[in-house]
Amino acid sequence: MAPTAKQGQEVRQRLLAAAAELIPERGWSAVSTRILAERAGVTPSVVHYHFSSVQDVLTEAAISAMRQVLTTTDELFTSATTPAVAIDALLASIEQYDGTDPMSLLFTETYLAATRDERLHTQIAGLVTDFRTRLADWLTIHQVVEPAATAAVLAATIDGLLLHRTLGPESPALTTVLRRLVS
Amino acid sequence: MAPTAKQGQEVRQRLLAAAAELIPERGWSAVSTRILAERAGVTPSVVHYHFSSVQDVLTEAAISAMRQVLTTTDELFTSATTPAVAIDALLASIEQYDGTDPMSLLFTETYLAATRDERLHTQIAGLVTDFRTRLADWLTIHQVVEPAATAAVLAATIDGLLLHRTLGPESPALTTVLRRLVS
DNA sequence: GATCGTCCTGTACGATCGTCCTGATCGTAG
DNA sequence: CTACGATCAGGACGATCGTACAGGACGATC
Repeated sequence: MAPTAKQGQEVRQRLLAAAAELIPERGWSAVSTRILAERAGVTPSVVHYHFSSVQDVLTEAAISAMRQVLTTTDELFTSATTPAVAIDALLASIEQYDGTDPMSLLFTETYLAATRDERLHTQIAGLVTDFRTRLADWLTIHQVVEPAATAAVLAATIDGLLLHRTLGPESPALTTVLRRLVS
Repeated sequence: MAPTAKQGQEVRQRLLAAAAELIPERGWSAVSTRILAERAGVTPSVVHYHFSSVQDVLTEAAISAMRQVLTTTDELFTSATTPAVAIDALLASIEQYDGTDPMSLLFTETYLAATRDERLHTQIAGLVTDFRTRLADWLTIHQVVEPAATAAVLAATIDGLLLHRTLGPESPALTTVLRRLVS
């Protein structure tokens, strides 16, 4: 059943990794079969051997990467004792992202691509809705009023801050302001 | 000096309008010379007669459209009497955008394109920084503490909410939560 | 040692890309 | 009436695009 199959899976993973790199670098619609293959160290034909289209590679890579980040962020909240502490940890964790980093751009590129691809949209909506639900549950436990709306605003603000990050000076008082959201 | 020049300017404007339509529809990097020309009702050659490259058309169109929206939002704030009223007006004004509307997508597409084009980045950064400064000034007048950081968070949250808008149910309590930011 | 399944290479197809160049059109000034 | 300048049409260039298909390499199976 699996003679050289193990190597095949490894190449498949390399293609997904290459896609996750290239989406932020070049933009979703500018990732071509050949560029993707070159980055993964294979010939263009291999892309269509493992996937039925380039769109499929991008979709699977984006979903996978986003799911991973969201679960990491989950743990960040669940390990915090109070909402204020969680906000601090949250801001500290997005310190590593400067708005031009791969992960921020991957998220935004995927959001935009989802407006033009129904299947992608469905999957992204599922991911984000689940995250907001878990966040709202946590806020409920910690006595924050309007937990659902607060979760929605928090999630949106994180993405918005990353989107704006390169566009001007960043105030060190962000923490103070964001804490108001969970007061 | 201006024989048929007036018509030339009109065609130029049509090209810019077509670009502002197509950037949200197809994505920044997927707006081609021919698609753009077809939408504007001209032949591809005309694009390079009025502009030196397709990038230039997109850049000028995006900057112009964004500047217009930002000044409109300016007036929305300056005509509000209190921060809470301003938040209400702000949320009411973005009610018209559902996240798949041209203007939301144009903003996000431009942000992303700016990460790959230095000249565009400079211009966008100027626009956003100016907007945040004016917003911060207004917040200062209305006794909101940490006005600069609040303005940054508000601006980011608006874009983030539009980005997330299609991804899940929208809570009607957004106003309540956002008001905390200016309390 | 022949057969088979998996994985990959090489090549080809038509379509589209950005850009440039040449020449037609046409109102206007001399 | 002619010459001019601005505006646009049409075609051409090489490059790249997504995808498909035929065949080779190679370890596992019998």
